[in-house]
Amino acid sequence: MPQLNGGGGDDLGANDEMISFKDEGEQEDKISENVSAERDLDDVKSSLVNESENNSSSSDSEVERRPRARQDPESYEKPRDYFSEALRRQQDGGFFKNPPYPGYPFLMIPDLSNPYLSNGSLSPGARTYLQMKWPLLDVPGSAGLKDSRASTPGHLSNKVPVVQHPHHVHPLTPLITYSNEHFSPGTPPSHLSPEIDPKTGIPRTPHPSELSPYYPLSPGAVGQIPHPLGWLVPQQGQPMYSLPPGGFRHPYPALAMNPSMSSLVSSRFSPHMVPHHAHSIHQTGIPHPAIVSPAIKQEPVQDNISPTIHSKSPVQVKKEEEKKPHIKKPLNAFMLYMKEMRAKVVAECTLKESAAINQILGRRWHSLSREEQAKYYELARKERQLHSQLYPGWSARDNYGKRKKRKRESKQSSSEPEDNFSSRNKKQCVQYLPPEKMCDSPASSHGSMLDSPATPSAALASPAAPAPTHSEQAQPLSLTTKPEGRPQHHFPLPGKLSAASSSSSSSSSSSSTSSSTSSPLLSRPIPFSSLPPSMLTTASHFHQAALHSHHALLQSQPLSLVTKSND
DNA sequence: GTCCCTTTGAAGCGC
DNA sequence: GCGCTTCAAAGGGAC
Repeated sequence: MPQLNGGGGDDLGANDEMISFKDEGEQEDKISENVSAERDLDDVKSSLVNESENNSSSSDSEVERRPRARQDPESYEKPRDYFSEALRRQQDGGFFKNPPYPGYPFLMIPDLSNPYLSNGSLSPGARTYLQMKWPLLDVPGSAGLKDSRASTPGHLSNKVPVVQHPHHVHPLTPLITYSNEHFSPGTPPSHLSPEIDPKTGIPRTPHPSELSPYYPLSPGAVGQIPHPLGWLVPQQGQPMYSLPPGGFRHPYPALAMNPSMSSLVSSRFSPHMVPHHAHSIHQTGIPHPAIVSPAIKQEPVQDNISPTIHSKSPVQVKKEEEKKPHIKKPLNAFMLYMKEMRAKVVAECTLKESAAINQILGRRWHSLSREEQAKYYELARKERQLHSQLYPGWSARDNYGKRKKRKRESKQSSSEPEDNFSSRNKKQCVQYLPPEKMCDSPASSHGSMLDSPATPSAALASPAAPAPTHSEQAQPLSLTTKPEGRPQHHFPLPGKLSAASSSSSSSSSSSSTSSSTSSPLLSRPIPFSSLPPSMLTTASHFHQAALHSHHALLQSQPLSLVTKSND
């Protein structure tokens, strides 16, 4: 869902924060949004299950869809109530003032009373937060909170067979992980699930070598680095995780002193990457989950580096690897959201193709409320902070060329005339979601977001933004036909976005070159922290009005559908 | 076995 | 400053 871009200027987008435009009316709106999101999923489900149904009659399906979508709003509202309650509490204390993210109960509900075992190991209770369910998830009551712990390790990622055990997977674990590639689907090997006895299913005291990747913490290291998530540090000032007997192998040893942080830094940390290898050790000496072992990541270049195979001596190889560790980029807000929600989407529908799931996630992302998105933006910002602190010299440029070399080459060719496109490059724009379904979303990704007149968010995102951008009018079908291999996104930087959106942006800047002009530009949140209260009030008023427009536009979606199908 | 697809966002580079 | 490119996650599908 796009954010307001109230012409705040570049600095507004710089902080990756958003204004909390929350008001009483938003609850209703959020419910509506989530019903819509639920509808999206239903659509996808039905469309995929019943393949023959596709495209028969967009208008008809649209008519059918709306009532169907409201069939069971309760199922979505329940968790939403929970979430709303958290939101309300959050607002009482100011936005992001308190440690908790309302949507991150694990941040608030660590068992601070007894988070540790006597030996310093993390007690099962302390891990509770890791396995708690995301409130947005359709958890039947709160029963799943602790039950899930017993059955599933909290660090299991969304690669877990979520379809089979969707409610046992903590969505936040993938949310804030630097790498969960270690999480094997299906029954994880015992060494990958150190917390649960594979036989008894009872949490067990992990072997130091097993535990350490998750919550090791050096007491001495605590506080050495300014905590980027200091606002999340428990009031007690007590580190959430103590140093395991084996010492640390935590990716962020100095920073993993609270649940959020620990989750943030540890869950992306793969046991595979547990610094058995020198190349997993950052130059600072701090192992980091973002440092990917070539053996794991299978990078094209380094993949062949193997002391046993290579003629080079292991020492040389080591040196080489130490020279160029692959430090992953910090995840952005959407990536964090994806990691969290993927499991849910996969669990809720039969979809398995990530491309399709990502489309859904993209739509859901836009349908998120600003507060919800704000969580992820904030989390992403913290992660970037953390990343930058751990790797001051690291640049995103460092990873250029380390991934998908071929693709890049083909991309170079893609800059040439289309005739030179390889068949593979031409294979694009697989429409995973039926056109009418795509439009169904309040603000679907890419195409729908920018092209669909039904994208209310785009129109309402900025007071100055004209309702339909030129691209919306000119390319109502861009979703189904993408001109280039990867035309989507290319969103301006936050600052640019704000500037662009504040001055009827999409008509001029974003549409000039790329057909993938997108109003996702408008989806950038306004850093709420940078706005004065008065502005917030004004923005809130606007937001309310915008929400009305939003709903109005939603009602008008069938029209846009007809238009699209006619095209 | 490798790459593509798909999503959004961040960062870097070139003009 | 703007536009474009690359990468981040994920996993089924295509080749």
